[in-house]
Amino acid sequence: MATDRDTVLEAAVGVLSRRPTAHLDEIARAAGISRATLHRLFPGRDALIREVGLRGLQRFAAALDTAATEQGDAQAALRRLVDAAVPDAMLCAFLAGENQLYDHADINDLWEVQIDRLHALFLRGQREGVFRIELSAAWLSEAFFDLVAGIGWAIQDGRLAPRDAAFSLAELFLGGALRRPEAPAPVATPVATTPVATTAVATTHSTSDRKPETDTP
Amino acid sequence: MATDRDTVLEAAVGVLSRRPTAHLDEIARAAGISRATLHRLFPGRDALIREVGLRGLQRFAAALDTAATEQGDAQAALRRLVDAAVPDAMLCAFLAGENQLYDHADINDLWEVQIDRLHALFLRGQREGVFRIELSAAWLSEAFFDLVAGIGWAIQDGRLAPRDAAFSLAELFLGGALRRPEAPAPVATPVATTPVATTAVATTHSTSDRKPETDTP
DNA sequence: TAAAAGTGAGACACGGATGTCTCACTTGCC
DNA sequence: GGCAAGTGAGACATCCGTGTCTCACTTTTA
Repeated sequence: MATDRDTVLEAAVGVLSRRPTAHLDEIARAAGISRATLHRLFPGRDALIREVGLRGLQRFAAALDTAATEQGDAQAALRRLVDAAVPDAMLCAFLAGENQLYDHADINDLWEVQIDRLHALFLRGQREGVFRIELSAAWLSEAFFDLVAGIGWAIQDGRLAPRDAAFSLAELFLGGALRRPEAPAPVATPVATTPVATTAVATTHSTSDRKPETDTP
Repeated sequence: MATDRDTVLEAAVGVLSRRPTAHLDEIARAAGISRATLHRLFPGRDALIREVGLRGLQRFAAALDTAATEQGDAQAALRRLVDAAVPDAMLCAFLAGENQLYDHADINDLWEVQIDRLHALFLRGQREGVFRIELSAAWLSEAFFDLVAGIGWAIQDGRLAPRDAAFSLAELFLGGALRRPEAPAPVATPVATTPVATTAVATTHSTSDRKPETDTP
């Protein structure tokens, strides 16, 4: 049992990230304390949720800080961010599921600041020719955060080994976000090192090949 | 106003995908009907949520069907799936935020069936040499669904143009998931077509470079 | 026109989670 | 040992969302 506020918050994240509507009894039980003690530590449910959200945002802000995302090569910066953010992926998963649930203006402001920092990183990377410009920086930001949250969910549900998390996130995301010097047309280039049974279906041309006409940078 | 069950469900998705704890008043208002009529159409909140979830799973299953994911080249199959799933991205966003909230066994079963189909597609693609084997099929499935959900959120919040959705999803995901014939070492290869101010930070080697030692296929 | 069906607004009771309190118990300190 | 502090368990009261009902009004249909 831990009457520590931090330890209780940690336990609360574990419960709330997978079930945001969990009752206080459940959270207290997960923390190994009674509901009375939980109420002694946090004035109420609202305050608890708020502190969990605040903690998540602070951690993500700290990850952006330690990654120094505004310095150096954008790809290296993003890799540093992956390493810094993955340990708090569960917190990000909570934020992703709860980001619209806040009435508190300060939380929303802090949230937007972090998203803006992420956006700035991608915009800089696009300007420097590191990230693809066909994908908007806004979408890259959204997708990156969603994948961090996905890492958190996958780890929590045992579908992904924690040791593989940073690699899986960085490889998948960077593979799609990085501008590739060779192969400027990535569409419809099947690899086919193994014989592929091309049946009758593979003929219709997908609308996902179409590039958007307007873009930001 | 629409007393149509389908139209009301549509409106409910719009509200619930961004705020799963929305009250019935809010859902009714979003649908343009009164709470009384909402109760006449659906026995209760539980039934409404259940029907929304069922609708989402059925739509996703239909997307897998129309994409014929078990036929033809895996990459083409995934592109077809993108095209088929993107119109229902908001429904997927709801499912992503609510997938652990169901007590109903049939919903959970249906959910697992679809995830298994997705998993099978990636496994097949890996066997055929189309998808990267360094990323587990489970992670690819998770990431794909999370990105579909992210598409839904981004569109709903106006951060992504609906016309760009399919392209953005396909390019980002396939870029990271496809096995690339050339460039077998994707790490630490900065492009640098524009002069990059490499300051003091870019030295430490990221743990996200490390490949996992154990993998499935 | 008149009957029938459907809808919206409001009132009301119920249930469950929350918030608050008390009290017995344990732990740590003098 | 005795005191102080902290905790757990339980018993309440309260609040809020939900479910149900009624009634007036509108729209449709015969």
